[in-house]
Amino acid sequence: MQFHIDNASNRAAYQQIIDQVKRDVALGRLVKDEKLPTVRQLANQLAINPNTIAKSYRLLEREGIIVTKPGSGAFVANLDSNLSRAVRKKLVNNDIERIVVEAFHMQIDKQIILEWFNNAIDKFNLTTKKDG
Amino acid sequence: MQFHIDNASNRAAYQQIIDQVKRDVALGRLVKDEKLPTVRQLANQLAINPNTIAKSYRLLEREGIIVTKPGSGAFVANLDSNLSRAVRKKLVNNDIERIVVEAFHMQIDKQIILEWFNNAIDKFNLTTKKDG
DNA sequence: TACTTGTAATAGTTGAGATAGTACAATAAC
DNA sequence: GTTATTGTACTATCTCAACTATTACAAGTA
Repeated sequence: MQFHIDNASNRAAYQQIIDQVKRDVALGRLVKDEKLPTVRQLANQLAINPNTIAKSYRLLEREGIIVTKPGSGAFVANLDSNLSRAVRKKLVNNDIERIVVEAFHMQIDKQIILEWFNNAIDKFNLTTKKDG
Repeated sequence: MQFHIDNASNRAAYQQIIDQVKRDVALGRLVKDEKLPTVRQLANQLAINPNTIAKSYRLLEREGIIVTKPGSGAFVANLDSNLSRAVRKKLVNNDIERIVVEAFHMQIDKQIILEWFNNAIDKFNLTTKKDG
């Protein structure tokens, strides 16, 4: 997988790594048991400190996205959310509200933003209770 | 309007003020020309430094959300997005993607998150091209 | 054994966020 | 006019997160 760091972004480097791994897993570009670049490899490639990559991997492991094995590497884990439904709802809804408020101030149409949202949902294959 | 600062939050104080103003404007709780608390008032009430409030107001004015008048106060401005459609789309879509990726990893159903999103849109009265 | 891997710890740099204090300019009320 | 109130501006200082730099170590692989 191809990583890159946007130095112009106000998002921290370790967060950008996390974002990209999560995104690629969600897109199906990274699948279970697939190996990620090593800490030293990626640090070298991106010209940033190994500690920064290590931090990203540590947090990704804590979230259950990857599994790390000293001596062998870091691998994509199983999808397994251990958060309660209530917690997940609160977390996601906070973000949703913030987006909708932004959209309001940008005077973005209701239909337009719904369309964008639907596009994103289609792009990343979210689960469906009933086959859709 | 009632402000509050969550010290447990990892969101900066000045950002929390901005979030709350934007949210209340989007909810219609704050309307055009309505006066906001003075810098010193709000700083005193929230027990934080006046400079922090001043920063929030400065940024809100830069975004066109409020208008400040030395000597009289800060007031809610007209809705007026001066960003191009392309810029707005990029900004909002970045956030939308991030949410959908989160939802994927939390194994939230497609129908469920769509429902949450629709609820948020209804809560904040987004504009509609055709009367809906 | 030799090598690679992730982990950990320490020390230092940089920049954002926030505080503290002061001064100033524009407005409102008298 | 004078006085009080308002937002603005500036400097100095503090704290903390992010990041760098370096070294060492433990666990796995060949």
